[in-house]
Amino acid sequence: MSSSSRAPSGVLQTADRALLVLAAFTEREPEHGVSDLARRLDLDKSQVQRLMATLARRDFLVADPRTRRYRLGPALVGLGRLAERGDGISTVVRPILLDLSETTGESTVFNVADGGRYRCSVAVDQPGPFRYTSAVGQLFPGHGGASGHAIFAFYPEEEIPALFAPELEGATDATIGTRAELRRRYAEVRERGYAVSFGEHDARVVGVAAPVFAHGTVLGSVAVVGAAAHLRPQLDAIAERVVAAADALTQRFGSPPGAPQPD
Amino acid sequence: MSSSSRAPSGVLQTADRALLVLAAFTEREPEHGVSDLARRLDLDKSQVQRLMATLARRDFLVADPRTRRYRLGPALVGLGRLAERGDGISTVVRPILLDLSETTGESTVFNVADGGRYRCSVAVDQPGPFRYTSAVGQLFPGHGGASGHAIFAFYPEEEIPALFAPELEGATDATIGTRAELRRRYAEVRERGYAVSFGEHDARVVGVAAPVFAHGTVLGSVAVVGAAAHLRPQLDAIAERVVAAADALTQRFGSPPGAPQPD
DNA sequence: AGGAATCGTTGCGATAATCGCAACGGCGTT
DNA sequence: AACGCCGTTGCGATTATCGCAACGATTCCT
Repeated sequence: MSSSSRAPSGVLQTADRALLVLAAFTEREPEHGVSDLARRLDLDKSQVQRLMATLARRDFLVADPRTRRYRLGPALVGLGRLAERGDGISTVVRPILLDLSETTGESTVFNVADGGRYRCSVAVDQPGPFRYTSAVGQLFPGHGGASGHAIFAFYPEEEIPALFAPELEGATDATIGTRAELRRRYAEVRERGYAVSFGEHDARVVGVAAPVFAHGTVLGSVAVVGAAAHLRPQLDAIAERVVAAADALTQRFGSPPGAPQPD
Repeated sequence: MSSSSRAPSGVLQTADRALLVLAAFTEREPEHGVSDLARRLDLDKSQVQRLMATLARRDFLVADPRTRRYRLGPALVGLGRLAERGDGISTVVRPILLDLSETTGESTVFNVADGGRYRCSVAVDQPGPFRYTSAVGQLFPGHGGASGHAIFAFYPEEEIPALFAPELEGATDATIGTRAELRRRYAEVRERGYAVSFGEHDARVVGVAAPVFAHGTVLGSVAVVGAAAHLRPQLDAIAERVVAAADALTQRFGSPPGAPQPD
């Protein structure tokens, strides 16, 4: 072992390395060869080959017989959807939302991208004058709201027009109509790192949202939603906290675009 | 080991068991305790506890601190989406579609549920008089087509009305309009095991589709799409093949609702 | 076209990680 | 209040694993 700090607790080394192999696949690098990954993980070729063969036998990986390289396999699709549906996620997300909700004094939401739209996954509602009660499980159109902007501003370019072309009807005046306008705002969001919406869903409601990534793709967003009168004065400070919460979630959901793995 | 038949090939036992632990989570049983799983997998408590701790440390599982039981974790969400997006799936799906396409002489499609709609994931087009060229990546409304029926007939009851209420506009006369009618057809599909659509997308196009499951949830559907004149006479035989292909995919994507794990 | 380098795979022995047993403290139940 | 089941941990024997080396096949480069 290169690292002298041994894990004293009961962590199974072989199983852990199998998970490291899985975590090595990202949007930018969706396929890996054996020697390729061996170098990256600093393991022997033979070890990585046996790990990948084990994963492939259970369809967690699939080997392209032509290129002899591996990709993520079908077994992960069902597991991912099950994880998304069940409330295992809320166990991880809720504490972070609670913290964000306490420090800002507003309601917080975790939304996940879902077929060009986004779905309210976990919510922590804050009692107050403008009590914004989130509808967990509900789908929202992708082009609306700070949450939507934080998500789809980082979506692959080629998927955006197909998703937004057919349905562009809004709920408030502030809703963005034209696609060019939308693209321009997306550029702003990408540059700033978070999105702000002034009363798109409801005129008196302001949202601040930051994207959550997983393995190089946008998974969803964290948002603070509250009364405009209360949020606007301290918008910068709140945005900073939202981004921090989103980054924390990115750590838990997978590797950020260019950051190292945990451990 | 109780079994004397040793795995001669290079399969890492510990890693393989970690995958078995993950595969044990289904829609019907979304959470497991340590002793619980140990009995089911016929392993020692301590071993399963260390496996689950290893998985939890990488966020592949999360432990509910109250109940001390585990659920699928956030790390699987990103991996699942990445697996779904990349073409690792087509490596598995395409050979099956090719076989189905050859034995039926028609085009075949694999569609996956996506936020109340379904997305064309993999397609094998068959040249012919009514060459039906599938649009890979395109989203279709969930209430239309045989593929949609095969998918959403097996969807959790409570999610269907919310998904279908707002948008019920069709492309052909045969499209089902009312929700009651839809519910009745879903019952038929569930009983028969497959769905048939007569010209919903196009009047001369007939589709036969069967659901693909993964860990107890509907993941998508396999469909044969072709000219009505050619498909209708041999509809029963084709339906049988479609169901067989869908079942084969269910095996690769995860455990079917009540069937044993592979191996 | 030929040679060299790289790839994925396999054998094998030393060794370290794993496995199963047993015990422990904490909880909910009876 | 005692029981039973849970999740967790220590520890020794043993077993699965790990790293080295070698092998064909393929690819890349000249």
